[in-house]
Amino acid sequence: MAEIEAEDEGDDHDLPDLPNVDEYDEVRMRAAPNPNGPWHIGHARMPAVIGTYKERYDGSFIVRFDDTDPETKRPDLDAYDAILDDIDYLGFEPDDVIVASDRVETYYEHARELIDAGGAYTCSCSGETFSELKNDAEACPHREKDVETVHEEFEAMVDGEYEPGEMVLRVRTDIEHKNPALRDWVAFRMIDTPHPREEASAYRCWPMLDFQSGVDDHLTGVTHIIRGIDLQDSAKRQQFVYDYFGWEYPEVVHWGHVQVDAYDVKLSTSTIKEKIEAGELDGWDDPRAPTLASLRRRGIRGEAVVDALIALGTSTSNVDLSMSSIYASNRELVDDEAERYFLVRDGERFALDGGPDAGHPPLHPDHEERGERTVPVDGGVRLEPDDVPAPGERVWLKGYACVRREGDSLVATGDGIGVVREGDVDVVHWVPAEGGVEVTMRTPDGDVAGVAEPDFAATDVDDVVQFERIGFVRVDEHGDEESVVYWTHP
RNA sequence: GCUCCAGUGGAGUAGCGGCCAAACUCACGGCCCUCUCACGGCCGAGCCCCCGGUUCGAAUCCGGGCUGGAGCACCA
Repeated sequence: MAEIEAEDEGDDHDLPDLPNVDEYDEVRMRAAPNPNGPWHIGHARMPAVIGTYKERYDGSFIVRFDDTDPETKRPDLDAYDAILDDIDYLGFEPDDVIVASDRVETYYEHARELIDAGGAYTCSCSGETFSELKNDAEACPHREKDVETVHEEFEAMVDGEYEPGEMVLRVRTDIEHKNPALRDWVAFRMIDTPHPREEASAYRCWPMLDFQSGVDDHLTGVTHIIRGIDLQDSAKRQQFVYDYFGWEYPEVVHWGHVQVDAYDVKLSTSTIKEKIEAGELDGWDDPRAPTLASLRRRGIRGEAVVDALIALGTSTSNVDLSMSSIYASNRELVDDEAERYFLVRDGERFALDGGPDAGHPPLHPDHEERGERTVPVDGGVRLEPDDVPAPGERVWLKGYACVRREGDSLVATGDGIGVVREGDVDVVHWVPAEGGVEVTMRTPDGDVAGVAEPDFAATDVDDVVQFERIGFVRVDEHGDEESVVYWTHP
């Protein structure tokens, strides 16, 4: 009991409780992505929050691909699996995965029922014409068609007998509703472009999000819907359908939009896709892309992303996510196991006189038991330009010794570590002038070339290590010519 | 134009009538530790959008305003 209380204490700053959880046998939630590309950082919020609630309430987490627009939101066939990979990376496993384009017949059946209930009518007004009538709170002539005609015309829609724009099925709501957004909205429309999924390519009559999503939420037993403020009116719209069917609407939580600092690229799947196609980005996992694939390649753990997104809560305000909070979460996860190495960027070469043959800094300052590295001084050393001492000045080569600059040479002074402790001499990292490992470090700000110490070659791909005084990186590749690392964070 | 929502330090969140001139995380500044500008420790600066009202008492309730966001698509 004391243990449980202690855990509750720790949850003080977690997400707020979901509303009316006691009224349901089980909390069921869904993420309903549009599979038009791999996920950006903002998309991670949904699985992060749903996954967290699932654990808290022992509930379930459904993934439903809302892919009912083969044209303007054309699904990307690779995206279905890419999104499931992203969810896996974040550390969650959906209880069920369903695809809306597999369920079109179900939507048709409910449309027919809705027509029988007097809740829908076929309408051949142009969008413009209807919009004007609607804004004046006036019904169009099609609203009073008899049910038989509506059925006939809807079946003709299903059979693909109309051109796009020629006929739609509208939900009969309240044409005088004070909120124009709720008046007689479109439930089905004609789309000529075949769906990219083979199984769904024959359909021409497609449901709109509010109809499809509303029906599916009920049919799949969703109890709590979490969605963005852009869908603020959806519940009110769908409520009309729920009323016709005698269904209870689930609980709804709305949250604001997320923006992420630190990127030049807008947090938008279509924008990222355009940049990739234009060659401005190398792919979805380019370190300059604000995508989950990019963070993963940089060695940031899904858990760190989740932590940072959970901390945003679920308020309806728009929020800015600082990458630094993802970095802080991740650093906590990787610091203890990341071995230390030296990397010198834009190195300047110096001859070295006196001193031992090699330096031996530890692999990790907090874990002497892991051993030490061997950094030889073959052919002298290289230093970063900012670390080069002025002529006559001293600098401490970390793990090696104190040296003084004399012209283009560094000369061992024989000083003890005391000169560092007293603050007289700065400690810098360094690599041998010959025999280092060529490294390309890929960062959100572009690629950086450098040379790592020889022992760096012993690291494994996927290791996250720290280049001292530079930052953490994930080892991506050890090639013949060079190694490639992805910068993780400071 | 109509409708809906929100406004607490640089970012985010908590507090939701007295315990609050306000807490926590990240960021920032300083100091300590340290053979890293990492990790760790200490300290610091900085916030209740405005105006009225209710109340003994308001960040918290009410009204108005201002600012910001969202919807009014045959997009999701």
